[in-house]
Amino acid sequence: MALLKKIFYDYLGEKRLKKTQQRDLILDIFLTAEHHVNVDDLIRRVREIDPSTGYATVYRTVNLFLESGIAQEVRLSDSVRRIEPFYADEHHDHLICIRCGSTTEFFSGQLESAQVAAAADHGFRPLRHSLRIYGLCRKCQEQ
Amino acid sequence: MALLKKIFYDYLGEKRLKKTQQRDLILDIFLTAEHHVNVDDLIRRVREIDPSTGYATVYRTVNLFLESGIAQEVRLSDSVRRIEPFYADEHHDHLICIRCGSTTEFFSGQLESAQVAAAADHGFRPLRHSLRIYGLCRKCQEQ
DNA sequence: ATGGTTGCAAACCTTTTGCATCGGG
DNA sequence: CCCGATGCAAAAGGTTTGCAACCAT
Repeated sequence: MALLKKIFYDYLGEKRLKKTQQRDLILDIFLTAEHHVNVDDLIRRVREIDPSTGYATVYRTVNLFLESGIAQEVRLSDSVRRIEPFYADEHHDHLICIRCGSTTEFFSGQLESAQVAAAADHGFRPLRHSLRIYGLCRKCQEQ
Repeated sequence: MALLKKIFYDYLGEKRLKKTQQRDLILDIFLTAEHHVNVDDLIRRVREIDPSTGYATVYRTVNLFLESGIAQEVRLSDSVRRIEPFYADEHHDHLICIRCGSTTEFFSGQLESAQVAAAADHGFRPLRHSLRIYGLCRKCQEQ
């Protein structure tokens, strides 16, 4: 079974919470969704399969995802709340254009190690991170 | 006059918007507030001086701050929206403990230059950034 | 005078909560 | 069986919008 799924079910067990059909379905859809989803999209997809699912259930389940540590909230330039599965080895570095709103994901090994070093300086044990660099993308600089 | 104030008034001029008593007051309070404020605090402080100020006015003005580029939205571990003046030379690097919620601001020259390099690789012109490293603080690791 | 701005209240949207019913362990 | 989970609808934030009066320019 996938790691995040296991973590989630372990969390349910610890807290004496129940494994239900709805939670299974929401979890599966969440984990197979591309990069990040907002709650509304998630609800829409869940309802394609089980139309009787209530908003409250999805919200409650998403909160469990966050509490259990298998998901994290992401907000980019817009103010829409999105949720994404937390894969420890994934990076969350974005270039965000303040003019056109475009976002580019990137990776830099140098940056990653600088982060680990900075955290170590403070006795901090890093688990994940989010870096956003705001500025002007190539196109918007030309205009 | 302070730089951000000038930028804001220039923005108003460009857009044919007006300089009003309320906007002046809200701007002054915003710029002298410590690090970051949420909109509610801002309203409270504005009303200490001018109790007749409406919520809508403060919200509308805060949105102008964001549009004009003199302010940016910040969200840390909680989901409260905060607004802070954008000082270009300020850094926004935080270590956020996922257990106790404590946040520590830090600075790393190595990190700053790695960011500039990464942006340059994408033809991106960086203006400001926000880095959050989530993990366990020293105290919470010991527990 | 013109057209943007304000305060108020109502509308909106997203998220949470109360409650009776349902269903997992 | 027990107690947590669900669906519904209502409530609760936080933010925006419509409107008539107001006030910079």
